[in-house]
Amino acid sequence: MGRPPCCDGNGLKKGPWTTEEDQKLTDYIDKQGRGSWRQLPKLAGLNRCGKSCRLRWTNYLRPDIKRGKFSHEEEQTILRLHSILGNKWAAITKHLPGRTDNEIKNFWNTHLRKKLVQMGCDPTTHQPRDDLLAALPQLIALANLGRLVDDHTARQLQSYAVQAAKLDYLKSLLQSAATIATSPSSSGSISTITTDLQWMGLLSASQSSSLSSLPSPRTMEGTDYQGLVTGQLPDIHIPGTGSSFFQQPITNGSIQNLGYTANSGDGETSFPALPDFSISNLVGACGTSGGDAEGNSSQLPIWSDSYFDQFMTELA
DNA sequence: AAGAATCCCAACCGCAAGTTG
DNA sequence: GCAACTTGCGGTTGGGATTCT
Repeated sequence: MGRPPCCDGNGLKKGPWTTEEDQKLTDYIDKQGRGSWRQLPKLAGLNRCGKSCRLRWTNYLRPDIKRGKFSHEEEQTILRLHSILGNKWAAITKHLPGRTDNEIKNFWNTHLRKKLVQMGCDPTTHQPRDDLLAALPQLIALANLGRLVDDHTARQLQSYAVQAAKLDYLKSLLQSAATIATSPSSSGSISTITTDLQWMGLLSASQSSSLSSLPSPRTMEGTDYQGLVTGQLPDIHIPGTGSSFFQQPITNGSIQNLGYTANSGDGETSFPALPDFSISNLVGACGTSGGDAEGNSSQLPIWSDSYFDQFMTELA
């Protein structure tokens, strides 16, 4: 059964608030303070339920509410906090003075969620979509078996597979790092990860030390997420090339230590250059959209729908 | 120009936790 | 300890505004 809705059957008004109602509510709270929301409508002369008054006040009339578009910084903060807290809008709101949970929730549902999806990330986990990675070996096997594609396309597929393997491997390294970071007993193991990355030529010594200073589990346990919110992992770039790891061209030879073999045969392949893809993008939340507030993002189209579409088009 | 489709956000609903008597 | 009441939270919806065809 449960308690009946507070506005039902009382002849109380619902729906959009008029300016007179807003004025009555504001005047009353200015003079008397908030007090009991239950009693407030009667005392303020409003034909509304207390709940409706509370929502109107907290989401719209409160004097300290910041109006207008979300700044790029606010957007970044929401993305990072959401990757940590999930849909805990009230908790996220505490880090954005002047914004309401309703406003942040709406902004997430109408903008940021779509943005993550477009970036090829799962909006719940903020991780790159595994389904696309998982499908690649089958696609490649299909292409090789059926001889449905020409050599050029086959090489492209192999190249994609290597890229996928790299991403997969890097992801596993990062997951290891994350596990270590949250396990107080394994503090020494982070060096193994950084050594591995260095061995792959992905991390300079200075970047290694930066990686080693990831937020400690103790910081995570407390209420202060600031270290993580503002923290930035180092970008991974190929030394001396000016390009990132995932832009590294696939050339002659094979890469077997990654679990895939890619023989590109006659030199450099011509698959579409993958965009800049840094470790900070991957960890910070597939989570951290680059680009500007207008949505001119510069990040992570890797495995995005359009990228996958292009891939499938070429396969076809 | 007009109708359809989509976007956006204020407001609602129901549940759960906290408080009070 | 318990029931009634209050408040806060997160998910969802309705409808106006905007964009597309």
